[in-house]
Amino acid sequence: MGEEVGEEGYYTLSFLNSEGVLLVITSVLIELVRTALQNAKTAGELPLDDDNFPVQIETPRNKQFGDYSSNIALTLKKAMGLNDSRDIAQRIIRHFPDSPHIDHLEIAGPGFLNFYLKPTWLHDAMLTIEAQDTAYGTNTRLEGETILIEFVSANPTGPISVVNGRAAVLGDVLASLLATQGAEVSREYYINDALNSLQLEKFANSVAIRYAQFLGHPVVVPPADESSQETLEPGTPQTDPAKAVLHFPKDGYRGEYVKDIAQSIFEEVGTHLETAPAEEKSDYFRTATLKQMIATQRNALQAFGIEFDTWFYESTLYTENSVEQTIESLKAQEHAYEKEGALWLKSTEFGDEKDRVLVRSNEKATYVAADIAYHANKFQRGNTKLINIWGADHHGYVARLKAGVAAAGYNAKNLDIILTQMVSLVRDGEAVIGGKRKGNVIELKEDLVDDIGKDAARFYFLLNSYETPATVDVELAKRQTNDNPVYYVQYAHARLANILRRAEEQGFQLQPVSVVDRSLLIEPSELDVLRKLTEYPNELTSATNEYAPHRLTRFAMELASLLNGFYENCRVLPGKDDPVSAELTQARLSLVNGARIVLRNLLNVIGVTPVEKM
RNA sequence: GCGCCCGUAGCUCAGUGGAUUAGAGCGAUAGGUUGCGGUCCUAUAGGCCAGGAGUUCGAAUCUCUUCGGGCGCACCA
Repeated sequence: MGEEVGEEGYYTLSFLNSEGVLLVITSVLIELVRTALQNAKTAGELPLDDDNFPVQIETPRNKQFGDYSSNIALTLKKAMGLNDSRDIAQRIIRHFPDSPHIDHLEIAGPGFLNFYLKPTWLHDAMLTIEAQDTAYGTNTRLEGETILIEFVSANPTGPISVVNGRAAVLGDVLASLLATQGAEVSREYYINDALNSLQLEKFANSVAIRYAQFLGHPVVVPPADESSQETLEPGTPQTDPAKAVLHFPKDGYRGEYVKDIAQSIFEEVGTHLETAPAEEKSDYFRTATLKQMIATQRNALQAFGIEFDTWFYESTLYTENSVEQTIESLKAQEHAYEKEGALWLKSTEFGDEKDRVLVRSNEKATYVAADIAYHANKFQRGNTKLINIWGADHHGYVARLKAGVAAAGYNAKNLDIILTQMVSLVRDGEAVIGGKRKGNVIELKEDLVDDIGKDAARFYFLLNSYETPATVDVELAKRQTNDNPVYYVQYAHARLANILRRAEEQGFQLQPVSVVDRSLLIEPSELDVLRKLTEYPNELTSATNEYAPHRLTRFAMELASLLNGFYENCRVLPGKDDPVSAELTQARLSLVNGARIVLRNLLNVIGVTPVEKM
């Protein structure tokens, strides 16, 4: 499946040869192997019955096995029923065509073909990097795709929590990754502000009571759990004896942020709402609370480096009759039926395990009905692909929504739902059972980003795959700030920038790669860096295909490590006791510049600042 | 009970289109380096890849099974 793989962009190392022709190294190798197979067949040494036998080229994890390797002899042995794969490899080598790129070939282990390339192909890669600069690593294979990625979408009843942090960076970086592959991408946040949501009502009510407290009402707060007591809180700034004692609801929202919202409402309208009619009052609290909460959420996400293109209000699905229309159309298509006073979707016909209620017997639409309308709306806006990021606790909902989307006439395959495994919170080793109602939300911005900065916070979340359950100890994360590999990576970038600055001070102009003597770069640590730089475009593609942004942080750490090795072994600028020829300095400056480009591009994709100085 | 996810070094985790000797960071131990910025480098120790069975020339990776942990099974959102 070698070539198909290549076409999908998995192994597409590309570079320019000295004539400026774009070459894809693995395709070159595949062709060479293929030619060798043909030659061997013609010579009667291989009974090959399939001229398009798949050739796989891979990068061995251990450098001693060459720059690339192929298991072709092993797969041939299996397919042809031969018995000695080392012997097959022998025959392939005997008929291997000459190539300017290949230094030599070796047979290893059970019959692996290891390719050792000449360093010239790495030298030439610097031409590509220089020419493409900010575009190096990107491609256009997703051109024509319009992708909407919806993530975070936390209920507007509390601040963005540290738990949301993981999905937040994941979605943001995924969007950037898809853009590097040529797709048009937008980031969307869904606001669950539906009027039939009791949550919002309760939330606004909690704010209203806290507001009254600012007017001097004392408030009785019921015990939060079995271990705590009922408390009587005085009015603010003091209790007004003429004002009635209010009771905070048992299932009210207890967080400090509720008081903050109440306070800002108080500062805005003063005592005005005290005497307002009940209806006006509740309307005011509902809208003001929602507005404030969303502003707070947006602010926290911005501090985390995330900007959404669209904030989509669930309520508009009702005000614009989308929900109603969706339901009507499902009925018209006979994908819904009445039973026990409710309207049911025949979701089992679309892969769900049971049918679902669309309209309750009290005539209110269910959440899934609105969600189907919402996703239909996303498609109607011209998006060719939808990506949702949800917590793993929603996995039971996936089949339901997909069935609904399919019933509404859209291809559920164009809706990808990524489930991130759970993030559990720990504070100094103690589990935090958090919740907005309990009021012990650990906030993304205030409890983490404000302390360690968005770069460290983002990198921290990007270290691991979203498929692994994670435990976040905020206190530990803060204490370990200096151990965060983000600084190691940023430092490497600052160092590169510094060398280029110093070079200029010493009168070295950065020259075009085409005129420097690249053949001077032969040290292993130089070639290691260059090899890594050539892998960057592949890495972007793989990270995109696998929805795996954490590959980039790993890649960055590896590149930074190779750069430190290079720095240790190879002086770029001449020093007092370290003479370096001007030609070598120029060649190494080209390498430094290429590394700078790649590291900077990568950091931009993950939304971490490529600092020039630290 | 049914379904999904996870179990890899002391800790946090990569690796799961099968393939040559399973990796990184932190921590530990022993060295180096006063620098083109020490937020550095090198080396060593540490793993029956949760247990078992199977497929395969070859399994951390695929299949089955056991154990342990998480999550989900609404006319809630």
